[in-house]
Amino acid sequence: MIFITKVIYLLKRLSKYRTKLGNKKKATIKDIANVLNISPAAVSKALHDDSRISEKTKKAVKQVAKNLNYQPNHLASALRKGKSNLVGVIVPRTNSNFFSSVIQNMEEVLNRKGYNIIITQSNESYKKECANIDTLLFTQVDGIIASMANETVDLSYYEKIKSKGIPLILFDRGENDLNVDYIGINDYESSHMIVEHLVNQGCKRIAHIGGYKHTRIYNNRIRGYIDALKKYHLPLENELLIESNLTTEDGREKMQQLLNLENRPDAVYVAGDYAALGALQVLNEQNIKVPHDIALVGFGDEPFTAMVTPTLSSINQQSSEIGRLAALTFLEHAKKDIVTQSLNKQILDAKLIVRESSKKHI
Amino acid sequence: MIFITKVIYLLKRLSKYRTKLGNKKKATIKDIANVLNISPAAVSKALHDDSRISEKTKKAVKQVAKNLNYQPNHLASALRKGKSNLVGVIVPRTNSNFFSSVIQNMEEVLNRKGYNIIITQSNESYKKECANIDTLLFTQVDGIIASMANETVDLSYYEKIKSKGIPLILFDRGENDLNVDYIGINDYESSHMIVEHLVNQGCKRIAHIGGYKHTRIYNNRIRGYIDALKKYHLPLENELLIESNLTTEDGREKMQQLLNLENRPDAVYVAGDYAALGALQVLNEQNIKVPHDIALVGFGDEPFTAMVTPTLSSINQQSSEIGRLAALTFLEHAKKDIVTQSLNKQILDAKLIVRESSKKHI
DNA sequence: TAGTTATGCTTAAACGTTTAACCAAAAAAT
DNA sequence: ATTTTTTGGTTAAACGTTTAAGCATAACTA
Repeated sequence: MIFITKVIYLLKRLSKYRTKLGNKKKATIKDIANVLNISPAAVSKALHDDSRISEKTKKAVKQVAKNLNYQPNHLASALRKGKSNLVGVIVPRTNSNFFSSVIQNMEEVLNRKGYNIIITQSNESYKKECANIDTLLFTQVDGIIASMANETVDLSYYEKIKSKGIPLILFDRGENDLNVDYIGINDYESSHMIVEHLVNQGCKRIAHIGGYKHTRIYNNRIRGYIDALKKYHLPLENELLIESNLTTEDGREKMQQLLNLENRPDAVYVAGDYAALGALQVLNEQNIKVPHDIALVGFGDEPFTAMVTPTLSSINQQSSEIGRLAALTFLEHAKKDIVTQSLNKQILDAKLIVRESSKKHI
Repeated sequence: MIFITKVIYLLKRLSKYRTKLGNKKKATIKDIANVLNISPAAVSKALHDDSRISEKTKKAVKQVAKNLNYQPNHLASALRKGKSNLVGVIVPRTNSNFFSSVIQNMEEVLNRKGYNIIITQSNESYKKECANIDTLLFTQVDGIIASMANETVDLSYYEKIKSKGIPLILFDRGENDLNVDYIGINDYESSHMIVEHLVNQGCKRIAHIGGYKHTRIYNNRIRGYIDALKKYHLPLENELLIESNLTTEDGREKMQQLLNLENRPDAVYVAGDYAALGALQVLNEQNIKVPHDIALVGFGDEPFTAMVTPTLSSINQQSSEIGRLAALTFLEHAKKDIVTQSLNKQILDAKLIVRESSKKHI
């Protein structure tokens, strides 16, 4: 009898609360506490399955929470706990398959551990990148995972992240000098694979449209290209090694530059797929047979490489694995409460995907 | 003299604070207050240029803030003010040029007004979409801008957003029933433009590989296609109207289905570029001349449409404008403190970009 | 000169959680 | 029967801001 009156009493309190809230204000831990006549602290503990709270109370709390449509206020708990459970991501752009795939896999791993990600794009602009860093720091992210813009040479803004004491993890476009964790592929070896493949196809004059030398990954690709040429006793000529921003447009220009040479190359290795596409367009337009007259290899394995005519050989960069590892690396840092940056490099092996554009004999 | 001692005194306090903080803990408003011997409230007001604070104090506060490398704690202010200055974005995927361009423009407008955006991807999955909504609500976003997954038919989760009292704005893939703001293009008219263009090229049997009928935009494209056929007295045959999920793979399949017909079409209008690409691949593989034997038109004006052979005619969806308008619409809602959802549709005119795949006579 | 107003702050409470420290009552141990 | 331990909580402070309300002091007004 007493039990029943109590239940009725509680139901009354509850419905009173519900009408009072009237879908207007969000229910808080305090509201739940009031309904059950216990302290907010007890509610908080109950919701977190604290061992010092009885099963009965936990059940009741969860029931009332559901009824009041309670949603924890993330801001409050983040403020109190000193962490936001947000991870900031900076990429040059999202509309490349590589970056969007990296992000997707990162998100998957991080979501599972209760983290959300804030994605920002630098559009390859250093200024935008700095703004993004400010934005992310302002939002109190618990860490930042980034791939640097092409333009970026000044690292002071990244030092700012480090000095804030939150983990910074770089992928793809990174910098040794920053002394932080890095996940990427073996660019130097990839160049070797490409040159070796082209040599096997019978190519003798291999050109390279590379990225900016000041960017580590492109520098490594260039070094790989040079060393591989040496290895196969091929001529290393200045006119065959061109620096580019690797956009489609610039790919066109640099290809034209190669075609204007007295002594044309019989193969071109382009350090990015978009630029390789530009190169291919120029070759197609001028009826230069690919791969017969000039073989072509790109870098990145963007989906369109399998769509163009002829299909474009390229390097697969293991985007999913990079995303997964970057996320796991962050989680490692997040586990320990003392932030210790370490130059821990995780270098993955890339795969050469041979397609029509470089298959001389079938 | 007194002035100088005071300055020295302050400098001492400051340096004491700096070493105390020692790059360890972040400086707060309270630290600044302590250095200057004023109240935290005064500091807060000074930083916000409150008129009740003297210029002298403001200057001093800002100077000390800079020296201590003070960064406002966004979580605290968000908690206090009851708003996070975060806008949630849900898109089916980011690696399509359309969505990434929408996002980029949205971001630009919102950043200028002090908002940051959290991007989430549904991967066309209803379940992921629901999880994303929960995530965003949990993160206390001030509003959500979304484009729905293909799978989504149940709108209860979106109702959940509305019931939370934060603005919801849909773009591209929206739903009338939700009764919220919507920004998109005129799909019905776009179909008309395409059919008209194909008729002008002399096509007589025009097929349509469309999206799911239950999605409003695809339904509109289908209706536009049907009505345009009527207008030009062309045969409307069931076998020429196919429903698809519009992936590249499905585009291949559905194209093959059309090729298997007794009476093949002489033009195919595909409601999405990726599916159109699949269709093109099948046609190229079987040496069916495009546009001579079969003309082809896609939808979306993805960059690759200008890369493939032959280049693909398509509809430009005004991504930048959509992003801009979605952001502005959110800001409109954010201005007024009372949230009032309205079915305010902003429909933009799309542009048909004619390329090789549908140019029969040049 | 008294009264009013403007200036430039301070005080204190609030936002919603979390958590260390404490405590009463019940259960177990001696 | 007394002490100890366990159970199931409570209290109060804290996280870093913002803001309404209050209050001296200075400056103007009549």
